Amino acid sequence: MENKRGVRKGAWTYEEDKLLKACINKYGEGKWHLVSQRAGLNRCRKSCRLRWLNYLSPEINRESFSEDEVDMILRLHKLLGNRWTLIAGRLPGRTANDVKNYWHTHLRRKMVPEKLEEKEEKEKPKETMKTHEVIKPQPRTLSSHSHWLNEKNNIMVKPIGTVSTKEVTAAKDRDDKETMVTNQIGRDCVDAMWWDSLLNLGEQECGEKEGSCSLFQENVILELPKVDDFFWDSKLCDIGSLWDL
DNA sequence: AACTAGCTCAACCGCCGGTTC
DNA sequence: GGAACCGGCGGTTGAGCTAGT
Repeated sequence: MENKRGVRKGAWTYEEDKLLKACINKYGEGKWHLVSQRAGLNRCRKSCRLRWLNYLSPEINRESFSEDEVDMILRLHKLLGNRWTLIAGRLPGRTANDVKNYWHTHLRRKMVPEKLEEKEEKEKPKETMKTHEVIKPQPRTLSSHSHWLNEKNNIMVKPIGTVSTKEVTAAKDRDDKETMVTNQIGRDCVDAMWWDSLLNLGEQECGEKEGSCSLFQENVILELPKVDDFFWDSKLCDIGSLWDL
């Protein structure tokens, strides 16, 4: 099967696989736009990349998912949603496509009854509104030894909400290192707080004293960080904590 | 044996963010 | 600044397989 441009589509043949493997072994991964040319394949860059990453790569584990892996997928999906590459990243030998397929064929159905229960719960007539205690965190300061801080400066961290993008841009323009550094450290610190708080949720009773696990400070809006920027950083991620989620 | 429905998973598609020019 | 290109991602599709009737 070929498309309008004469590029082959559809299932890969044994011969094509052999050519692709030989090419990757010779030149390494990457430069996918060159792969079809180098390998003598009439396939588009995406097709080559996908075939390698999802099927031909020697790192791929093709055995069925173990109980531990399934449990990990469920927990990570709860945490990350449909971010299959991130989930697959914690499962050695598993590709995002594998995880996604497994989720859709096996696990989604498991989750649906739970969702229905949630829905039914929501549709129940509401009891009288109770006031909820808003948990306010204690400001956290870092010691001068903290790796979150510049080794030379013991800077009191500003939450990033207090340093606007404009300020940072202006700081960059005038080469104001302190503001720039403060902003970055603020981000790093908030990253740490966010993750720390998330992991602690399972251990701490949220009803305990103020400040135990919230992400918000009074009058200051903290921007939640992007998970993938720091999530897998070994400094932050004690994977064992996931079991407490 | 023949047909059908459901399942699995490889592959495609469209979109996005980053980089280069 | 923006167009072109690239790598990468998540959603979706459909061919092939299997189990049930």
